[in-house]
Amino acid sequence: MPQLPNVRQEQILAWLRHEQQITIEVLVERLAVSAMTIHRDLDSLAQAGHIEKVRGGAVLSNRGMPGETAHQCALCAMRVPLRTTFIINTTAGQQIHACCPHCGLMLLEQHSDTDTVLARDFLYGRMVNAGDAYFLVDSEVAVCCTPSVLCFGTEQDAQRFRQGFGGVVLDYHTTRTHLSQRHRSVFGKN
Amino acid sequence: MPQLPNVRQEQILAWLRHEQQITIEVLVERLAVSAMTIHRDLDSLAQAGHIEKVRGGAVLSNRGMPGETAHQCALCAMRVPLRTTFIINTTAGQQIHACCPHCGLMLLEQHSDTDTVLARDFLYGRMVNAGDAYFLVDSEVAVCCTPSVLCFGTEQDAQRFRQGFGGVVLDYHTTRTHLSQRHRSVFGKN
DNA sequence: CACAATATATATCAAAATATCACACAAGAG
DNA sequence: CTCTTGTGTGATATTTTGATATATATTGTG
Repeated sequence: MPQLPNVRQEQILAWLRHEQQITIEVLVERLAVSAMTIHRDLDSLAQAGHIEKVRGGAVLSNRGMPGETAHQCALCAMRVPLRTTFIINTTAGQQIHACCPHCGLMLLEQHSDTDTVLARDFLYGRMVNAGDAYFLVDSEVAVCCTPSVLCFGTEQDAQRFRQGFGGVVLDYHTTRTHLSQRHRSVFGKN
Repeated sequence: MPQLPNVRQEQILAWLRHEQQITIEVLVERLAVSAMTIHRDLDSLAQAGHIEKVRGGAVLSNRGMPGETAHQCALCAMRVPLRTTFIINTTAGQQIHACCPHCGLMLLEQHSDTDTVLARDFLYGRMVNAGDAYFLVDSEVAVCCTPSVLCFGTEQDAQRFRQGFGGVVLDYHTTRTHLSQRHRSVFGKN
């Protein structure tokens, strides 16, 4: 099926939002056009500020996925990176922001009036229900605090990611207990 | 069989609503008229703002090029996709933007001074009154946050969409209670 | 570190696809 | 008949595309 040129660029943008990055090689295959055409598409998308061209492909423009939100982490006070947003809604209607699942899960220990908890899927950038999510702990990807904790919407995604970057995949409750035990253990019996 | 211009243009519009894009080549064949006539039809449809002409064919004007709005989601801070805009107007005259019905409906739990709520129809791209709309929850189409929630102006549209992509169709109030229960249920009695 | 080998990006051009324009023709209304 | 409206045809722009060739960046190797 032939794609209309403008529609093709919109399609590229859509894929990019979903996959964070995309190679020219892949686009050539998916869209069945020459690399030159892809280059030109990316050029005009970059011109419009939607994407950023990198060697071999493109990524979402920094303005699209900017570094940080307006919030501060309630635990470590750093500005919340958009990539790892973690939000706790309390029954009192309060919203608590954390910089990453690590801080977020630690914060949960101190709040008994938790209503809902949302975290951002590290792959697709979507907010997911933290209780249904899977967390990759101790991977080699350290984007925020230590130990590194990344959030994935599905166990499969988490496992796949683990194959490349190591660590251990845990579900919500296991991650919580693992983290608190881990932090506590350093201080012995006190 | 020959068709009157208005009837033909209506037909084009109808097809476009189903297929989101259409080529002039296809229209020439289906309507058995010359490309010049199609061009003229598309010109007047574009003039009226119903469609957007692109090289080789046309797309619905609403879902054309623009990817995102200038706003950030008040819940998850991501840039608001034009496709899934969700707006809460408070009695104080404040406007709260959400990236999708999922985040928007979650945000509503925290705002008691809601005045009006608007959401964008997923098929036609028009803003509709969220209270009168129907939502498709848990379909396989995941454009933004999870669980996926898509907005439709009519129950019929939602049901038709569901036939192809699964999920469950709920009205405004049911969707709200469904979502909050769903998020809460994971955290038990705490 | 230099240098070759490789990969990717850019520039240019001709071919193909598409759009636009001008004009002629046909059919129906007055 | 004459005027209006819609249509098709062919000539002429304009845009898009892919295949070159060339430049630039990255990687591997001694």
